[in-house]
Amino acid sequence: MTRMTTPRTASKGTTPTAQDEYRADVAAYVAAGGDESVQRVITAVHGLARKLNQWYARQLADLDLSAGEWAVLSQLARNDDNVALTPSQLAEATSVAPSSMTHRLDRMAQRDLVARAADPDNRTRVLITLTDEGWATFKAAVRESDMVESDVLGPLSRKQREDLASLLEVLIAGLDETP
Amino acid sequence: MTRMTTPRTASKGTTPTAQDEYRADVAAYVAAGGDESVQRVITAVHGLARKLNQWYARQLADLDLSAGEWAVLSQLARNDDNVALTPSQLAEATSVAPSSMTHRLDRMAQRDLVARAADPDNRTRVLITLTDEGWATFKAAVRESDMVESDVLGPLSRKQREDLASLLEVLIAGLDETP
DNA sequence: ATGAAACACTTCGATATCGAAATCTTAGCA
DNA sequence: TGCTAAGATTTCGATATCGAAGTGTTTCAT
Repeated sequence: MTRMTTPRTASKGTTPTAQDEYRADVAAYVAAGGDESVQRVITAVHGLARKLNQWYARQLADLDLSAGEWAVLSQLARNDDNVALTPSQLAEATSVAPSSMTHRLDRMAQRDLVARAADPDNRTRVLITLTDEGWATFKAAVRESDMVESDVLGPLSRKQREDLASLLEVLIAGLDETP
Repeated sequence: MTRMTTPRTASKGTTPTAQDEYRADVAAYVAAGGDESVQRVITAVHGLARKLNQWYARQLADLDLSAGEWAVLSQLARNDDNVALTPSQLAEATSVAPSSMTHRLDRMAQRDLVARAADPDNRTRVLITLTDEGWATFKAAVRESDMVESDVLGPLSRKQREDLASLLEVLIAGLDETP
C-alpha cells in the first residue's frame, strides 16, 4: 500500500452532483470495511440531512436566526402550548454545552424571542418560554422550510412517501433500544 | 391564542424516548402549517442523523478527532487513491469557512494525519493528501462506526434495507435538480 | 507585453462554544 | 435542626469559527 506518491489533482471540470458524491461516499466506506446495505442507507440519510441543513441555513438567515437559535425555537414550540423547558434541557436537546445555552438565551431574550422566568417551585431553575414573537418566528420558519422540503420529496408518490416514512419510523423506534 | 400565561414545567418524570420526540416534532411542524407526508419523512431523516452524529462524536473522541476533522479525513479518503483536494474544496465540502480550514489543516498536519504540498501547476494552490496515518485513522473510524450503524439498521430485513436505500437514492438524485 | 480583475490561501479582529470552576439552592440523613 | 452531597445556572479562560482584509499568483483583455 503505497500512499505518499506525488499527488494528482482532482478533475478540475464541473462540480460533482450530489448523486456522484453519494456514490463515492458509499464506495469509500465499503472499501474501508463497512457493510454495503448499511452504508447505502446511512450515507443517504446523512447526505440528505446535510443538504437540507445548508438550505435551512440560508432560509434562517432571512429571519436572522442561526441554526442553534432555530433549534431552541423548535424545541420550545413542539411541546404543548407554553410548557416551559429549562436551559439544561434545551442544552441537552440541542447538543450544546449548558454554558453555551446561557449566552444563546441571552441573545434570544434580548431579541424578545424567548422569556426567562424563575421556577416558583425551585429557585435554582430557570424556565424558558416562547414569546408571541418567538411563536411567530417559528411558524414563519416552518412555512419557509416546508417549501424546500416539498421540493425534495417531489419525486416520490404519495404511497412511496408513506412507505419511506414507515421504514424510517421503524428505525426511530429502534433507537431507544440500542444505547 | 394566549401565550404568556404562567409557564407550566415539563413533566419531571423520565427522559422522553426518541420515538416520543419524533412524534412531538412532527405534530408541531404539522400544526405550524407543514404537510404531514413531508414532515414525517424529513423529521425522521433529521432525527436519525442527529442521533447518529451524537454517537459518532463519542466514537471519534476515542481517536481524538472532532467531527470537523473526521469530515476532512472522509472527504480525502473517498476520492481515488491519493487524489489531492485543495483547502477551498475541503472547506466547501465540509461546510466551513476557508479560514477555518486553514487552522484545521494546521492541526491535522501537525498530527501527521494530512500533508500539505505545493501544486506544481499553480503556485497559489495547496494540495492536501492523506498520510498513511490518516488512512489508518479513517479506516479505524469506519470500522467503529459501522458497528453502531449496523445496530441501527438491525430492525430491518435485507429486503427492507434495499427498499429504504432505493427510496432515499431517488431523493438524492433529485437534489441536483431543485436548487 | 501590460495592467486590471479574479483567484487561493492566510492573517486578523470579533464572536461563539467549550470545559472547569464558582455560586447559590435543594435534598437527604444523622 | 444542621451538615453534606447533589443539582442548576452562570462566570471565566482557552479554543474554534467566522467574515473581512491582506498577500501573492494567475488570467484575460487590451
